Amino acid sequence: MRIAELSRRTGVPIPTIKYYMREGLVPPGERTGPNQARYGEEHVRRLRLARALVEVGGLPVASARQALTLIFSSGISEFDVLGKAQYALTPPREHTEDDAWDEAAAQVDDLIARRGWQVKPGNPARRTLADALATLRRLGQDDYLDLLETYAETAESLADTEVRAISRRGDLHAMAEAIVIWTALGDPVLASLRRLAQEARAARVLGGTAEETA
Amino acid sequence: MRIAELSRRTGVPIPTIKYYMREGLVPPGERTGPNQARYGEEHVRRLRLARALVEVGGLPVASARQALTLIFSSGISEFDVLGKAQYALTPPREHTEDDAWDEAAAQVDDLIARRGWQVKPGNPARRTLADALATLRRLGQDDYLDLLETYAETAESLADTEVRAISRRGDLHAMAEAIVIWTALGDPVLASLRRLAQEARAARVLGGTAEETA
DNA sequence: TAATTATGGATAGCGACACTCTCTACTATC
DNA sequence: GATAGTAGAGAGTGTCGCTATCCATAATTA
Repeated sequence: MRIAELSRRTGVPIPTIKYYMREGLVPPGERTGPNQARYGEEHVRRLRLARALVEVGGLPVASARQALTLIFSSGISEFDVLGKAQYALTPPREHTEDDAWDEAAAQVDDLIARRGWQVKPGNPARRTLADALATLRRLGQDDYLDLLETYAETAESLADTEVRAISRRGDLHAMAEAIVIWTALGDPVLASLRRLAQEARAARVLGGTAEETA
Repeated sequence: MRIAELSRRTGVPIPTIKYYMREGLVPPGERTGPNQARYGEEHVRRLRLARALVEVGGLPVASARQALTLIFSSGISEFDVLGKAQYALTPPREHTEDDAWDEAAAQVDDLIARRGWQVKPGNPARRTLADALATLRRLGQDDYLDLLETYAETAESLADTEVRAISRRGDLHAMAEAIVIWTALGDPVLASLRRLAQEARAARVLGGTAEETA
């Protein structure tokens, strides 16, 4: 298949495909001449995946490349595919380390220990969480921090279901792909569901009706 | 207080404060001369909040403005503050309506009906969710869509806790503020916790150890 | 009081990012 | 043989979130 068909089948414009190839999200095609190359089904899948991570998952192109490289590389072990996926899918943030941040970081460590979670010290989610909790402190929302326990419990049961579902896939490659997809797209899914559930719950508790169109 | 102190107390650089004022995230100070103005505690709070929404919550400046305007406007009723907050906090996305999208939208409607949720037809989370589910379909991950039930259940219990916690705040203004903060910052908190829990669970199920530093 | 520094407001510029356009030397197809 | 498509590379574009500069004026300091 040539680039026009690749574009047609994925819905990605040709210039964008070329850009993604330059950025390494998609490998070059198999060369058949000075200005000719052939693309296969793997290109289609990989391009679709790239698009999903960037558009729906909201990942920076560089992070998407890392994740795609991970999936389509041979020689990964199932023991570190998840960790590596999380590294790739958590774009770096810069933060301010002040008192509130130190307290928040301690709170994160405490939570992880209390739940008996085994988490590598380098997991970037630690830092992201500490950032968010520190911000909540600075905004004077620390009286709500007991909600954190509920959040953690929720996350735990969710992760349990997810990991079990993923580990049922025998093929390591399919597993890696599913991990990346569900880690990246699970966030917006969960966020949307939370908003929908919030509105439904609020309608009940606060007595609002669902008729108003805001 | 003048702008230098405002900057010092919030940690936001003066040029950025000026930019935020231009963009309407923070109102102008009380004028006392041709080139003098006075700022108060509300400016401090509002600026801190703006910073949190943009930096940690990752909101576009325009969305943050909407949310802040909502919080600091008088004359909101508790019946629609949540709806309006959700509108403000869900940045618009463009999407492709194809077969997969139609199916996904139907799936969303079905889920909402099945759960007995009362959700306004215009809630932007409906569309975001349909987008994500359609993408999962296009990626051939629809065999995992039964996970959606778990996600929904999770979201429901979470929303329940959140709405009860928020409604305990008597003051309407404090309620509106808490809703905006927790809607925006809850997403990264939840996402981080999910990643941490995933790693912990994966270590157990897949037998990996937590010693490797990836 | 004179020099320095700060202020509010407006306009312009900057760097990152994700494309998008253009060009060239070819190749395929009608 | 004319037209359209192709790979690859470089430059250009639009948006976003700041950041720098400038000006007239006000406050602070020597």
